[in-house]
Amino acid sequence: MVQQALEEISRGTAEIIDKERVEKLVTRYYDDGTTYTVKAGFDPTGADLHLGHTVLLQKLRVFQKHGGRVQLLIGDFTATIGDPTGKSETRKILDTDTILANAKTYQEQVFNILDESKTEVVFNSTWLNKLGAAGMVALTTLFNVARMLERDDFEKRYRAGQSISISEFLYPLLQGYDSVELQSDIEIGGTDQKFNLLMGRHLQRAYNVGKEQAVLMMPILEGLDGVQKMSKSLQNYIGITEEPKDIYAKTLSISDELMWRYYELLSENTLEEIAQMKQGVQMGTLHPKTVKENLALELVTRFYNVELATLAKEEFDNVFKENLLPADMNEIEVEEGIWICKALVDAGLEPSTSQARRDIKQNAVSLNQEKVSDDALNLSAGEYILQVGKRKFAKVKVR
RNA sequence: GGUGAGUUACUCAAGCGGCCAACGAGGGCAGACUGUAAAUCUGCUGACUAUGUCUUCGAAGGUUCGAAUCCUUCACUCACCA
Repeated sequence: MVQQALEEISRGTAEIIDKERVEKLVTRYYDDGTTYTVKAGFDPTGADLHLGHTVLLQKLRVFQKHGGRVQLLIGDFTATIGDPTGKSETRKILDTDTILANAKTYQEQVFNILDESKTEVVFNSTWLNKLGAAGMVALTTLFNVARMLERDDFEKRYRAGQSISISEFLYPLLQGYDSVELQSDIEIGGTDQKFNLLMGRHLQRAYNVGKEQAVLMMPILEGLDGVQKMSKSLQNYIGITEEPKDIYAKTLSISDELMWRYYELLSENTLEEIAQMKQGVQMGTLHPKTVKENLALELVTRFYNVELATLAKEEFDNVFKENLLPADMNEIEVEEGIWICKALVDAGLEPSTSQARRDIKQNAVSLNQEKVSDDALNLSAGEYILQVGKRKFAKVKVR
């Protein structure tokens, strides 16, 4: 039992620091039911969660199954500083209202995955506001600039002569201090958080908390492009609140290679099952498309349910396999004689009439399933289906 | 504070008086091929009912028949020195 739990916990992890401690905690839980705490911090800078976040959340869920109590830390205070991780320039500072609003939407979405009864949501402003100048200064004495500059991104920026604000030095310190305050047993985060996560250990020792948190790091999930990390600003993400059909379609659009990565980090399948599928595909007994469909179904099911997942698949197959029209399209009404390019823009299929013209010239536009070749066409009264490319449809009523 | 370099479209990056809506690369979009995959090949990639017009090359002025290109001021970034 313990063995299995540990396997589930270490699955997909990039690195575990102080693995023995994790083993000890889990073993003790199965011996006498003693629980332990697992901390994970979220920066309420963006409001919507995407699959990248769920990698961590799912890992937390696994801990919850095996005696972990989750400390879901909303970094409302630290968000006012801005985590410098991975940034090549100083971050913008958010205002309090936005942060609070974001934190709220976060919480609503998080319990799609986490067990609410085993989760404690905490805000670090609770204790950081109280810390005061004196406490702050005391905190800064526990670390030195030389070591701070060892951190990758700081080092690069320092060498490149780019600005590093003093407040950015405080970020890791404060994140580490959170662990002191929460007396966390384990903290999990992405590999890019290593420095900050280790700071928690350092500070717990410095403050004589009586334990040093184990650190578990998850790999960073690549976005739809398969190269850069999934993030909202790069527009390569699948949001967990997106429509079933969008989640389904986006999942199918990832590359075969990336699909395995998603399987490993996101699916419930065991590693053996995944290895088997991989082999099947290699030997040609299993079509990669099928494997991908299953992944897409699993994801939609997780955030909605099986029925909607099946519907999403049917819808998708209709449109792209059978070449049928999607069931629900954006619908607009326009005046008679409208220029087709204008109609395309009005329907939201094209950003400008110029772009519409170009697409028509390239045979990318269809009217009632037939390619349009005349970019000066005007629509007479009636109902039309407009299509741009393979995936953009709209219904147009011309009066 | 001093000296020098720079600021070009989504990003990087050419252009240094007319041939510039601006080379090239990446990205994006579309077409072919497919499994709405990858790879590959091709086209497009400021706006406008459009062989023309308008707005764009950090900001504002100026020189000129004509400026992304020259001059002035301002803002910002970087480098070296203090």
